[in-house]
Amino acid sequence: MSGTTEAIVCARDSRPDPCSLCAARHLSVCNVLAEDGLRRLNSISDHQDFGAGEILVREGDPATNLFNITSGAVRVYKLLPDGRRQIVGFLFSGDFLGLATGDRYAFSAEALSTGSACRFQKKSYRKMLVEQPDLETALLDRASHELQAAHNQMLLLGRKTAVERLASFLADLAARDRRAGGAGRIIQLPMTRAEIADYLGLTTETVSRVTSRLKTRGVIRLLSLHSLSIEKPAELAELAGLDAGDGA
Amino acid sequence: MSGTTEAIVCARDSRPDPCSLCAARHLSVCNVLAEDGLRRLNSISDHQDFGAGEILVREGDPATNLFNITSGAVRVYKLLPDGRRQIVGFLFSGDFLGLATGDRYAFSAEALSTGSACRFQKKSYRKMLVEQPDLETALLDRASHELQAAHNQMLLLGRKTAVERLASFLADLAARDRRAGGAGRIIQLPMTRAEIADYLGLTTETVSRVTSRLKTRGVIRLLSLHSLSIEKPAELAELAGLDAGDGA
DNA sequence: CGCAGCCTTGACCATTATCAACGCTGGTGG
DNA sequence: CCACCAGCGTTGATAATGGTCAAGGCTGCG
Repeated sequence: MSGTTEAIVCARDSRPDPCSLCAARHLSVCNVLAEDGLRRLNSISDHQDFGAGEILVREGDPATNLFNITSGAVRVYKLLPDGRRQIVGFLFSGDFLGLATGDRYAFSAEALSTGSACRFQKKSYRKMLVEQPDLETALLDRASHELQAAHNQMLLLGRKTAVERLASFLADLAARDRRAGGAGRIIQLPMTRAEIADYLGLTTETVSRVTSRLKTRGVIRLLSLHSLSIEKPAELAELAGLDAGDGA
Repeated sequence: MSGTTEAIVCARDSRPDPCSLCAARHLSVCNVLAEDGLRRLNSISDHQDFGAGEILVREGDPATNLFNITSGAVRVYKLLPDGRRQIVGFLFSGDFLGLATGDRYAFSAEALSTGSACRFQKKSYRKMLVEQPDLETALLDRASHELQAAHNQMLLLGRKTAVERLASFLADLAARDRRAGGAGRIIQLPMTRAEIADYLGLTTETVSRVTSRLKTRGVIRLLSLHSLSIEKPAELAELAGLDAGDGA
């Protein structure tokens, strides 16, 4: 089903054992979903490597595939007819792509960097769901989390200022780093300023200006164009409007 | 489990048979979810009537209940510490409230008008999911749709102009009316201008001005403060940027 | 070393927010 | 039954945030 693909994959990665590599990758993903679904997942999925800029999903196309990102990063976005773009999310290793999918994709997805994904067919996926209620429960949980994240992003896009948006974004990345076992101080930005802008509902220029302002205020320190250090986490959190605030 | 509540309910509605009424309401909702889950749903749910402004869910509270709205309308929103509000959705009859819920509510929900809901406990809900895979599948489908709607709203909030936002909103309401069997020409607005503004990431004044502009251009006609007629659906759709547009 | 693409900074501008005043409407009490 | 009041909605004038246009700097790759 995926023999040649995996061979290519693993040659590219210069690893000795293609199958064990893929199995290992599948394992790390599927563990999250449902341990006892592992064998079945492997049997209906194949492995896909992708290069920077590669299109995984195109808005409007029939939704045939779903993906688990196993390495690298992906941007998920929607376009208006005149080209205005809204990035609805960045996906990283372990993230699932395709929960919000009906018969056709309602978004596009492109690789931000080289990476890889565990890809499976929507058809098999449906069958699998029926046979694997645990998997379904796990997916429902994920959908629930994604929905919460979407609500937070709506709050950001609808009601926050430029500074608050960028601060929220950086705080989110820091939290993600902490969840992944990091200290949440050094942040990698694998995306361009234009992509950050399209995620936050701003322009490149504004992202750049606000970044400068945060730098001047000593809240962050740029290590390079695509990585920075958070010098004052508390101040960043305050700027982000993190206190949940329910009444008053 | 809910005898007195139902009695009150049905007295208020001046219907002769409380239980059959509630069963009927449950039926209409639960049909959508899973027909064979009906009896179980009835056994673990109760009925709640609510008045305008009543709080169903408060952000930050432990998430004990989930709801199916059976009549009336509800606003779901998030607040920033300083009081800025983002309404993340309006719910109407048949909508489910609580998909995006973890241990605690991450949003508040208040009744827009009088109405009623089928309420059940999160605890029972979890058990029910395990026992009713069909129900889980239905909820996953709904979550998927909600996620798509959330993505559309992000596009709206991040990239659309005030006119496009209002046009999109009205077009959505028209589509909803069509799905409910209506002609999609006469639109009810059970919410205030301020609520529309907080949903679209605008101010009351801007909503008012843009409404006037659409009225002047003959795209819509106000029937009253809370209902209007769409005179030029095609123009409205164009203003909303409905063409899905994937490239170029 | 040079070029292309990305990023930054600056000057100016437009959209929408803010502040303010007034009109409408529906409910209530005289 | 009418009048008043409170809340909501509309409209206008002004201001501010962020967008647009433009120029120049950095960086990484060929």
